[in-house]
Amino acid sequence: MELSWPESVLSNRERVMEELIQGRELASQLCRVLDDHKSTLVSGCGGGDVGSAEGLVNKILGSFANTLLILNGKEADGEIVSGDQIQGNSSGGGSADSSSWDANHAIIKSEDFHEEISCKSPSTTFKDRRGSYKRRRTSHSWTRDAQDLIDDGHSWRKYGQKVIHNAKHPRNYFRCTHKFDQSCQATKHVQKILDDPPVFRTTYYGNHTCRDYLKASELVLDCTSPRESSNYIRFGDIKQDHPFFSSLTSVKKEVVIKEEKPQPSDDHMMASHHHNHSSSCDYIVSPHPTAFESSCPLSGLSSTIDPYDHEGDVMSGLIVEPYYFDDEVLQYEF
DNA sequence: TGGATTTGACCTAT
DNA sequence: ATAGGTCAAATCCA
Repeated sequence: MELSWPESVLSNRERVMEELIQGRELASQLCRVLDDHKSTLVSGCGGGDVGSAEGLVNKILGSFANTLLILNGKEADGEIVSGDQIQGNSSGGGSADSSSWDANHAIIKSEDFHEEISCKSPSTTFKDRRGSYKRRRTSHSWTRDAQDLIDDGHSWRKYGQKVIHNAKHPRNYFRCTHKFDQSCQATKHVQKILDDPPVFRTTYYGNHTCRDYLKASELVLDCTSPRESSNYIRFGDIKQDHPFFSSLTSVKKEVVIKEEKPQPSDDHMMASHHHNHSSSCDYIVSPHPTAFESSCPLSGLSSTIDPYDHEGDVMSGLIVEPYYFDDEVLQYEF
């Protein structure tokens, strides 16, 4: 699959590369510091913390290496390291492969990529494929529970609603608006799981490969304060699809949702919330509000520039624990 | 009129 | 057999 880069992104590409290279160097330095620290520790005293920190550093290095590979247009030749692989290394969760991840040697293995190819078999037409699908694996998904339906910076289109067994409220199915024009495979399910207080559970599947990230790249490069740059530059590529990071730009509670007419139910509200791009602007607050004035979608680099990472492999090098963020609970399920 | 939503049908996994 | 996920025609709406 050959993707051409938008001009604005190409113009920023060198800066992005510089930032990534610098970040990788810093992470490498941190790794060395950790090594020194570990050697001074008495065994059994805090070694686990250092180990987990090392795993985190390895993930960071992996992300940098993958991104650099992608930016260099090598994604077609080499294989991107998946989050599963990284996770297996750091958590020791039963993975047989315990070799440590070397950021300088990206491995490539993507079953999802092969799936993608098989789906495009010319022998099957759209009509023939009605209702046919592969039930998603439970991996590569993450959920967010929130009291409000907040915007995650992407444009979604509702494609279905289903009554779920033993559930009070129907589940709403959304896919990325750019599913067809940009082959973006990201989908999400939204379901109200509690009435009082209302809690909505959003489950995300796949990674955005659409190119809604033009403004986001400007946002990334616009940050001035150290804190912001640490948020946006270092991890701007991750924040896009992981609710944890997109939450940084979301405001809950304070958000006033304009309603022309009263909504008959929360389930209906769920649909209207995703109505279009412009409505989603109402929910986004940025440290630099002007960055959002002309465009709503907030995306980063990682998933959008990796057309093969449909399941969020590359950027899934995150700590797999629930995140508590305001009134939200984030859970990552790999 | 084009894009988004609704909703019943269809298909697969369990 | 059933539940869950997706498709696509019909409908809505700006």
